Amino acid sequence: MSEYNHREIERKWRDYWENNQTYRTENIAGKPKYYILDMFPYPSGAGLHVGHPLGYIASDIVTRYKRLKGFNVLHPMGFDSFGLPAEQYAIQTGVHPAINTEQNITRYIEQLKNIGFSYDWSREVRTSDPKFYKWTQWIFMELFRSWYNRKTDRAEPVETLLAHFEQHGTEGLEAVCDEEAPAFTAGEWKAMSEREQYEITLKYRLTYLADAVVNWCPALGTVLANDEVKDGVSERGGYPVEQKLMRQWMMRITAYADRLLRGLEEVDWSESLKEQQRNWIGKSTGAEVTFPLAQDLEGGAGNPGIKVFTTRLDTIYGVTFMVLAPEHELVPSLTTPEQKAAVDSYVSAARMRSERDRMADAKTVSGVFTGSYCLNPFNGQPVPIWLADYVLAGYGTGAVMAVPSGDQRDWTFARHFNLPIIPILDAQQDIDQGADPTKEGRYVNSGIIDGLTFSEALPVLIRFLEEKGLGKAKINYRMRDAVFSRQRYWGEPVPVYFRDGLPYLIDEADLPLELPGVDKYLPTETGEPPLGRAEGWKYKGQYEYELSTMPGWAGSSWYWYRYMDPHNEREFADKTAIDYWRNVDLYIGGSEHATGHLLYSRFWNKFLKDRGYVPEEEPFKKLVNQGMIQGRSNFVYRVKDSVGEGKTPVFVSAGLRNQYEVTALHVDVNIVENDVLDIEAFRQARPDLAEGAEFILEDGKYVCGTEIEKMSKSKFNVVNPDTIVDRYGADTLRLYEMFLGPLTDAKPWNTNGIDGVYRFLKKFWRLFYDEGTDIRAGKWLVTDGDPTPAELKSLHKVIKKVAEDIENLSFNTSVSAFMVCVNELTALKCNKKAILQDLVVVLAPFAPHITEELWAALGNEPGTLSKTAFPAFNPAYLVEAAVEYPVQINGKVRTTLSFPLDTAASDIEKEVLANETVQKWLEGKPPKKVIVVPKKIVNVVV
RNA sequence: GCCGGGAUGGCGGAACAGGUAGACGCGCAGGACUUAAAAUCCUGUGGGCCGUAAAGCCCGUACGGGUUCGAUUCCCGUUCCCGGUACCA
Repeated sequence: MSEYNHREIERKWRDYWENNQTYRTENIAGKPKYYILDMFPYPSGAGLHVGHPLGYIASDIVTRYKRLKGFNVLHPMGFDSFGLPAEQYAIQTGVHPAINTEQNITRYIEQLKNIGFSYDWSREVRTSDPKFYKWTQWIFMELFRSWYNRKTDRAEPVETLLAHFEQHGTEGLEAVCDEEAPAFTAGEWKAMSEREQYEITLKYRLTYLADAVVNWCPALGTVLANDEVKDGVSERGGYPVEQKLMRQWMMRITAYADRLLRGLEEVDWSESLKEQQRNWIGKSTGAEVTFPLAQDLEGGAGNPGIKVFTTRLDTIYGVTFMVLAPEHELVPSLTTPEQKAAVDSYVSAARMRSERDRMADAKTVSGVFTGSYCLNPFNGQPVPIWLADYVLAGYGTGAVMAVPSGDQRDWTFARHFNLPIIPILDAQQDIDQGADPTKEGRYVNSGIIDGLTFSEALPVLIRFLEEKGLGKAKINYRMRDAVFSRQRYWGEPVPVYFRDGLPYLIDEADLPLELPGVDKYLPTETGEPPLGRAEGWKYKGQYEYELSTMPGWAGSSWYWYRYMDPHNEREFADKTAIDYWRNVDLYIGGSEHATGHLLYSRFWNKFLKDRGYVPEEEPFKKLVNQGMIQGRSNFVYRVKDSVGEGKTPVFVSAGLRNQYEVTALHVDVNIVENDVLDIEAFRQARPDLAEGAEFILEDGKYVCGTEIEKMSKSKFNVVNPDTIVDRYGADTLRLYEMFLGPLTDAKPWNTNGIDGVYRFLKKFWRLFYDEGTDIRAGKWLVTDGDPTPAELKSLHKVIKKVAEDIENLSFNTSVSAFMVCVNELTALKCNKKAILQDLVVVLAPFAPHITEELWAALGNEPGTLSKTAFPAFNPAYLVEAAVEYPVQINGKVRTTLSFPLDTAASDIEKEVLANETVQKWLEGKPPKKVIVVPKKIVNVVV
């Protein structure tokens, strides 16, 4: 073979690696281990897109490099195969999501194998496989069977909790539990019925039932994902969506809040990622205070008071009103008859808005007075109780004490509704213009803390609260317990059944609890989740199963352990395998998982460690976010009032859209060329939108709008790698994706420049083969001569650069270094085996196919490239005799001068000042200062 | 809104502890080979000024300030873009 024929070469080595299981990894301890993991993909129907391989290529390069460096590398791949898109497809087509998912996975594997990744495919996992989710369910059961003991600061089996109840009741117990868990003595405990005891334990388990807010769409009879809600209506169909409380399984992740925070100190993650997790956890130190109601509630309900959490207890004398979330449980009883109409309409309006809308909207001030008052516990002053939708029910206590002089949002609210603003610190500035949150100065208008400073006041206030039993110092977390239920079909069934209204775990022997068949993938007529449709699906033939399924993050919260021992039927993974591989040394994936997947995974990992199943506190030692390869989306613009019964939809070209009220809709980039829409293809692809539609053109064309955004099927902007592999080969794709820029940077996908990388490979090939005039008759050029210093220098520069770059995950500069090296060797007409063979090994992690081919051509045993050693760098070849000094005058380079390597600074200074150009700039005057930085630069200040 | 990230030629990017801004590649322009094309090779290429040329000068790393002998790099402020915001994965 003489011409670089990527198709032939890549097919040959792909087959070779597969047939010889070249990348199979054993759980042996003979070599040091290295575990490199990619965040596994959701197998979408659109196939793998060019964004996915970015991280996979990077991790594959590191994997191959580490193998050359003598490590036993675990580098697996699998699929996060439960999820909404497959379910949506099933709803539309009636085909079971498992079938569609299977097809998508098959395609993904084919695409991944095309790119030449060195995964050990014998370890592949799929979260939707019952053999896998059996263990996801098992972990759920372990969570249900556990509680969090604050004294030992870890999760323990429920048995130790029962033992404590048995001996001491709740006396001396420090547990993470529901707010309303009652206190009792050992005697009272023993006197309880078995059912009462069981009910008590439910308040302590790490997974429990509670009411949580969901997006309820009455018209569709279903719960919607936040993603499926746009502007307060369902994305599909445009039906109204409201916030509704529903009974859900929850995960007590808040028990781990502090450990999740502390653990960040020991991992090698980017500071920004750790910061995001810290902010998500949101630890704040403050106090919980109860404001008693001004009068008892009617109907003997007593005076529960209003509980708030504040980080600024010192501002309590500045409280002039109280703000509750519209969903707060006391709202109905606090509303006076005169205010009822206003409150009711405000509450139902708030129900229509999503949490995010409510938080994001800081411009419009809205709220309503309930008519009731509570009392400031410090001075007994009446405080009016208002509702405002910027207070969220699921957040803290769902109530905020408003201090308009110190908090801008409260200030704006007070101004808008004419509520008083009381200054509380003498250092506060200009309270008429806005709030001043300062802690400086001494308190005024502040009862028992008048004249004190912030640090003096706080203990006084806390003591007062605790003595009166009206509150206490408290650490609060922004993080909430995680909702674990999904009212969906395509997820893991929760291994729970109900007896007399209480949840019980099924027998472990009955795992996996497999998904039952259903006639349709929609909710039942009564609004139950789809599993409610499964006929005769009862535990032991009589008990109702839990009908919700687990969320997408369940399977991904532990999957890295399954790769260690993927076929084990007795345990989620064998103990010796876990003790050998321990945790992930390098984890590469998208930053969009910063707070979801990565936090839940750390939570489950800590739990598994507490229960003795795994050895490490943190699962991912080093973590890198590859930048998102963004899609370039195209849009069509639909005129707003052309939609509806009996109307003809009208689409207007991008240049004319300002003349109409339009809705921008994504259109598939594959039917758009240079931003011009293929209207016929659009009609065929989207009859739901374009049937009978009219198009308003400009210059005879329909021009689409564009936007750079996430590449995803829902945005119709997916470009897949197969066409590139076919045309240029996988080695080119791999090099090109790395050449595109730093791994961690986001960048829009475009193929400008891929030719340059392809040319580089051809040029590299021509160091070995003379393509000649007849491409089939090229000669083998490699000779056995001794390398020259220039050749060795070129080689060792690239050895050094690439080794450093891989350790720093800076692959783009490695590709440049290869190009420079090949350019130099070509100029030197170097065809020497002593140089080229090492270069082949250095390039192998990046371009495995072409290097494997040349490795064999050089006379090495075929397929052994990954088992050789990375060439050793010898600095002696790079030593320079002299240094080129740029000479600056006032910081601007005016000339350069060369000096032998260790010329003394004083000698350099002397010669520089004598230099003609420098003399010209000095204009005869003496220099003010001369800075000589050895081996770097000279700067003369005039 | 809040949290996190980003912005350098026509384009992707380089400059790794503050030391020659634009490596490498694309594109573009000119040239060689060719009947021609493809492929390949060579030369030039941030903007401007002055020149026949060589050389030289000025401006330039989103914008406005600051620190420093020297700033793409550090500090303060602003704008725009991207990710997350708890049921997309």
